[in-house]
Amino acid sequence: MDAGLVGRVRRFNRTVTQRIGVLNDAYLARGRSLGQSRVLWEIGPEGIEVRSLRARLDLDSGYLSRLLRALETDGLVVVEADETDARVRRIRLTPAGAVERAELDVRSDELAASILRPLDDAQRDRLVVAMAEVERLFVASLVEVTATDPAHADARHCLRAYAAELDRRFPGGFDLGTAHPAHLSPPAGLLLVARLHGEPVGCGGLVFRGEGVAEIKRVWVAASMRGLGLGRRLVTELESTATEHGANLLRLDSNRALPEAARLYRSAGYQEVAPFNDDPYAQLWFAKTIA
Amino acid sequence: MDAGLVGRVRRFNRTVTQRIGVLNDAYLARGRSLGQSRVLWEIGPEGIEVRSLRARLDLDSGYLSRLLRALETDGLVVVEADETDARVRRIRLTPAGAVERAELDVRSDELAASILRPLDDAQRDRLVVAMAEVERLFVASLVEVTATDPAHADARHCLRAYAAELDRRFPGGFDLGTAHPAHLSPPAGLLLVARLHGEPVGCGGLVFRGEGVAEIKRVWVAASMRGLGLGRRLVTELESTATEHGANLLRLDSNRALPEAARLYRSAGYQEVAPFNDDPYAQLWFAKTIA
DNA sequence: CTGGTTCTCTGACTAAGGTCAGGGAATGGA
DNA sequence: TCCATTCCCTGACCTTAGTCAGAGAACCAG
Repeated sequence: MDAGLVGRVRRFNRTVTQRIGVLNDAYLARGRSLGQSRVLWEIGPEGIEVRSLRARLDLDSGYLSRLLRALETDGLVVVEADETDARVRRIRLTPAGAVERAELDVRSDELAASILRPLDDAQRDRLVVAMAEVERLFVASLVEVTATDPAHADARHCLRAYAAELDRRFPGGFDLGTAHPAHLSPPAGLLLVARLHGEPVGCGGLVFRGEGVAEIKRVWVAASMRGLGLGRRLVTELESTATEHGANLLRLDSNRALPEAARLYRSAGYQEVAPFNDDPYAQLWFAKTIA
Repeated sequence: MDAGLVGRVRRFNRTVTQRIGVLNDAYLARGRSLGQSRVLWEIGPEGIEVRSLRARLDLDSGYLSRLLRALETDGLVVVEADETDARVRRIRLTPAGAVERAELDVRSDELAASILRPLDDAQRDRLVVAMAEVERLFVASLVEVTATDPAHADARHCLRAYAAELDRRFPGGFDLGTAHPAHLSPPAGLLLVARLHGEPVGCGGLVFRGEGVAEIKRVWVAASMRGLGLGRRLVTELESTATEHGANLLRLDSNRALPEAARLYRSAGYQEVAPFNDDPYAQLWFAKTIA
């Protein structure tokens, strides 16, 4: 990797963590320990189950239990058994706890404001624009793409969302019909799922048709993640996976109701070709020869 | 302050500290405590005095002493008395210590690379550009401007640098001459010094001429800090300070050899006026009426 | 030479963060 | 019904981070 780029990222890391990281901790946890503050913050207004809190903050069960006990004796939270499963415990903020949490909110605002305050209006605008760009690209870099069994809950979530979106956007609706996802499992094919913090946010499938031909299927990106280059990344990873499986020709069909898909494929080097199937939803056919 | 801007800064803080902050600590200090790693890193290849290490990391003297003892028993550093002052102790890295420090360097690179890796070339370039912008504006927001006695070491550093720069840039050189800085002290005037992490990086003076007239003098910004809007900020703060002292007309003289200064004053609303003094270095005169 | 100051170190102590083993209640599937 | 599992809790323990008081050596100004 380009050493110049790496060096600049390191510089950024140093400057920015100095400014936020250090403060964030000390600042936000005034009067209360950082652990307690983090828990208080994460509980949120609707309450939360202890187990999901533990997962989210990645805390040891004994440690979290003690933190909750401390918050409880301070009268900031109440811990009660879940209605449906008495093993599970739910935490709620008391009014006093909500006040403390609001206080954290104010401090967080304060910290943000203290960064903006010394700047003039033009600088503030430039800063916010640049921050948004960095944030988007950071989020993009946090996405992990892994081959996943189509029967896995995450995969099914993606495939369902894919079908729902097509149904919404195609003038005549869309029905996956009898199409069984089995053809997306090895050895007939495979499915890549993109995840952000463990949550599925996109997918892309591949079906091997034999004789070096593979078909791209079911490429979908969550609405909240569009514009981050995730579609492009899925296609690129599908291509390299296809190559690993001995394919040298990739093809796919699409629909005129999805102009952004056609744009993506064209810019990735796919060219429109004659129809190679009679799929009722197919209106455009693309192909690309890969190394 | 605009709540939308604050909210966006907070979003950025959250995403970015999640990505770097958390990692930075745990990651970099693998196998060794964060405190020891920080010290090891800060020692650097040339060694350092214990007292400056203490100042730089803001550590308790007892605590640092213990950290050094631990590093010493691990054979990573040697602590020896300073040659000229036996109270002061100097720390050097042993070869083993240098290896460990290099290891930290590699991990830091790794962290940066792990952010870049999932991105394509175009995204990497965009990220680095946006990071540079954020970093510059963060640095700008870290600068603190305070009124300072012109006799203070920081102030003298700035005034010396100011004179040296003019001497370098004026065709005929520049000599502050007998100009005593006393006129930059209250009540005759004042001097603002801009500091980054306690280091002086800029200044700007004000001299009160009576009858609501104040003169801007000795505006200087360190070469490393140019392009961050610091000059503009100094002028703005000089203006508000002048207002507080009852001035309603600000004026200043400048020289054609400093085009960026003239540009700054013009864009800040200063207009060229007839000469109001016969300073041998003055070639341009500006004035602005303030609220 | 003296007394105050600077610099580092040691001892004693505290709080926070975190790990690990095990126990008891609730649950769900065979 | 019984047994394995899930979920949370408690007790015991450890490291790191950090504070504070004071001691001792070196230095410096008078």
